[in-house]
Amino acid sequence: MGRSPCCEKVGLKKGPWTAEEDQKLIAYIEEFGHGSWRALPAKAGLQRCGKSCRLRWTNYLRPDIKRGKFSLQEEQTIIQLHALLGNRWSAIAAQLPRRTDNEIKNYWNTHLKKRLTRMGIDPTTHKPKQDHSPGSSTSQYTKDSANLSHMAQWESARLEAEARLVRETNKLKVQRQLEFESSKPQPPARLFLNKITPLIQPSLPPCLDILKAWQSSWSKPTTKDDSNNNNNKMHSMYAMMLSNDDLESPTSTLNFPGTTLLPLPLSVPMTNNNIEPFNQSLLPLTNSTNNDDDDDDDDNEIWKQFNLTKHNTEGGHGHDNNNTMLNFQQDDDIMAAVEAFRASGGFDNNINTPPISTNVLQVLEGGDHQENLDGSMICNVNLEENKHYWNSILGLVNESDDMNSIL
DNA sequence: AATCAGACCAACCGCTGTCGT
DNA sequence: CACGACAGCGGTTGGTCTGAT
Repeated sequence: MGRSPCCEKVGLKKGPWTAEEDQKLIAYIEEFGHGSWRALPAKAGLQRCGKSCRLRWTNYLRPDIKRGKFSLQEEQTIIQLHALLGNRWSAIAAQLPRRTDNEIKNYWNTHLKKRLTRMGIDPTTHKPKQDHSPGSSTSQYTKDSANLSHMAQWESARLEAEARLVRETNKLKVQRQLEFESSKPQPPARLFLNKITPLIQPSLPPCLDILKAWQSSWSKPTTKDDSNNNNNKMHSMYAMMLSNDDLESPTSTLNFPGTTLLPLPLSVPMTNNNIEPFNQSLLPLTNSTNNDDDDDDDDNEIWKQFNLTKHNTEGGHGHDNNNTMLNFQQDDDIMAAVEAFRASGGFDNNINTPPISTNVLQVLEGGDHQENLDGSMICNVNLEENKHYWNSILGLVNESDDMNSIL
């Protein structure tokens, strides 16, 4: 259908905003709210189109925006989510409090993408670049993995649609659940960040439903006997990449011998010094950085409980501990989506990690270790990494769930 | 000091999805 | 159902900054 321009272009200013224009926009929105963006410029005395005003406000002037350098944790989050979601910047931004999609997109294009490329990783597929010649021993694998990855994208999109549909039908049920949640004592300071950024987390992004559902479909329990399960070196790849010398973060020169991420934001007690729990969850373990809550026993116990819980179709809280704040509750709609996904065939049940992991693994030199660029060795403990990798992703998802539960 | 190239990022463009009529 | 208005999203552009020569 034909479409009229968003606004009358003639006579409207374009280009960089002046301080005066900013002040006008801020003053108007603070007093009246933005209301209709189309009508705002005239009311605010600005010679701009509404779209321009909206962009200026959402990407720059909004008071809850965090500017400046991205932390290592933020970088990791972006990369991990990009591996799963692709260029869905708004969905990625939803998991990075106070960052805008535009900023993340710019940062990806100017920093992370290049860094991945330098590391020999295709920033689009998150797979190592390799020989694609017909005679290449990896060509068939590449073809298969590409197909699998493609299928995963389609399945992801379809699953998202299903989850959305189920969510609609369960709206009343969810409402009751939220009311029940709100009647319970509120967890402590872990929610601090939510309170200061209510506007940027209005709802759980559908894509995260998919992550959760997807993870459920992949992560049936594994055993340490799965020595052939070589599916989890992606995590090491990213750890290797993030530990590259040119990393801009202050921690860039650190190596991550175990390439282990703290398991769960859920296992990180919230304190006044820890206002970004999910970021904390992605901190790499180093010799100089340790966390008392991160010993293997706790980790294993959490993972064990998670597996027990996620196979319980009734959901429920796996932990009711104020320190761990472990919320294992699976939204009913997600579980329904998972069931629908599985019923429709889903992925091969014999595969217990996502394509993005399997893709990387088989092209890396075999064995349980790989060499870092600086010669240090990265230990690939498959089971543990699988666990940690998905824990970090799930941590984001659960974090988002919790945010929604208090809004 | 001047010039140039590359990096950075705010802003724009055009498309899509949603909602109201 | 068709249509228009609008908000949101992702890709792209172009102005500015910065460092190298």
